[in-house]
Amino acid sequence: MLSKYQRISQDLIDKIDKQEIKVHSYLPSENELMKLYNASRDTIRKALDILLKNGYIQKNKGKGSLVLDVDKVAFPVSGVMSFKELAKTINSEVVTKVIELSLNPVDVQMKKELYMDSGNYYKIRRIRSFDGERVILDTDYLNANIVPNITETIAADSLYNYIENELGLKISFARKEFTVVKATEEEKNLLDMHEYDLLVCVKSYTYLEDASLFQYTISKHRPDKFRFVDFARRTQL
Amino acid sequence: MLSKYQRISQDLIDKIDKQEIKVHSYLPSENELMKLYNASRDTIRKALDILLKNGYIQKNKGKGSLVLDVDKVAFPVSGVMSFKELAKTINSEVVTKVIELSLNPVDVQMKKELYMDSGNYYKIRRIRSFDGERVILDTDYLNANIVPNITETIAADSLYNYIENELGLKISFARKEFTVVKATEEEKNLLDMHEYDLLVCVKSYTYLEDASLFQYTISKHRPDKFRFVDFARRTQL
DNA sequence: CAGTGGTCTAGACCACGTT
DNA sequence: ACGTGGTCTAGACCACTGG
Repeated sequence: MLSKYQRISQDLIDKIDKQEIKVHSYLPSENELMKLYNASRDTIRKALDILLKNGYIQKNKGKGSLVLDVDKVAFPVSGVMSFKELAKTINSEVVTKVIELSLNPVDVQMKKELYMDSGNYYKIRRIRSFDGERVILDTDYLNANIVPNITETIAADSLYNYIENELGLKISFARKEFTVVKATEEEKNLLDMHEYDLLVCVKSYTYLEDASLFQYTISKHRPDKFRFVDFARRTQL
Repeated sequence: MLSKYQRISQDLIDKIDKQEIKVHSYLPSENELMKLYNASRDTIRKALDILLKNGYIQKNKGKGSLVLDVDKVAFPVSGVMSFKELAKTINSEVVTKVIELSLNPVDVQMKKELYMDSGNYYKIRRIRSFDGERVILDTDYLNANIVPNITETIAADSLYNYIENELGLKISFARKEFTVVKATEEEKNLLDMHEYDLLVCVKSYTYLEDASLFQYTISKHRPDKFRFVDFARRTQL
């Protein structure tokens, strides 16, 4: 059950995506939206905040909310999204191959990365292929106390789907770091590197709603297949 | 003049940064904060929203607002920030050298990139050096109708400072795209590339409050000197 | 001047977690 | 049972934009 302001924002986003509301035009004013959706001003403003945060509109005092030209292809790459969710937004055939799935007792490194005291962690390595070319190598470390019973089928399908829908856990936020590193010999063998010898390295730490860290991922991308798009507002922190 | 909720959020962030409020502890409840700051619940919630967006806290129903361990070094890299603002957060000597500053009439490409119909645009090329090594090449295109009278002194100092403080314009949001590209021969000569032949390419489009596009920038970084950190919340868009 | 979004208040009910 | 954050309402005043 979505809340009222979420339903309103969803409705507005749908209308913008379907171009029922045109880019470069102004949305109905907050007053009009109150009547249209039978909601209070605050609820309308919460709905508009979602559009604002996601780059759909830009508000102007005294004028209104201008609909921006969202680059739909580029957009979903931002935020916390699983590989499978991303893949849907791309028009190529995507294949995942699991090359390692092991359950290990905590060691010094995982104590540090996952803040685990005891128990086991899963290590999963997966190769992602686009149109037959092996271009991404993902290495996942998961706290097995939080995410138990991972099978190769789950790993090949979607970890996020398993975590959110099967286990009922809520993924909340992630920290990511992007750097460029030299490929190791092993990586050169696992991926179709052609003439490249660098890899774009995305390290991410993913957290649940209660702020517990459950996943640490190193995702390495062949440079020519890497693209990340960001929408950022200037903040006065 | 900052608004009340901005002052409250600023005060809370200061206290977290100074560790007067400890990481992994809970903030006072919204009810208590209302009394502490003599504000309504809504105002408190707006203040907490800023902390939430920036990864300072994580809220839990029935429990409270948990203070997260913000990676202070990494953080400021996200968002819309000028090079000079970023440089302050780094502990190395940073030098900017302007190698081109020209005013040109609009041509086909800039019509497309900056959506300009008429008038002139500035082209600025700058080399950024860290500790004596030339590692970044920035190429800026600015709408001269919006940002006039750019001098070499301004370009060498801070464009954003000139735009916001001298011209009084409000920078609002930006779209950025990260890719990796091959370095051209010219780029290899302008930068200290060592053995590298790839560059991390960050294209950004920067907009003012009225959603007018005024700047298009291509920033190319030597791979080993590139690092981008992102904090993202999972959204149900 | 009227209309817009920005801020702030006071009150209400709910779902949730802890006790 | 109680306190927490999540949602929603109704009303108020302000600063800004436009005619």
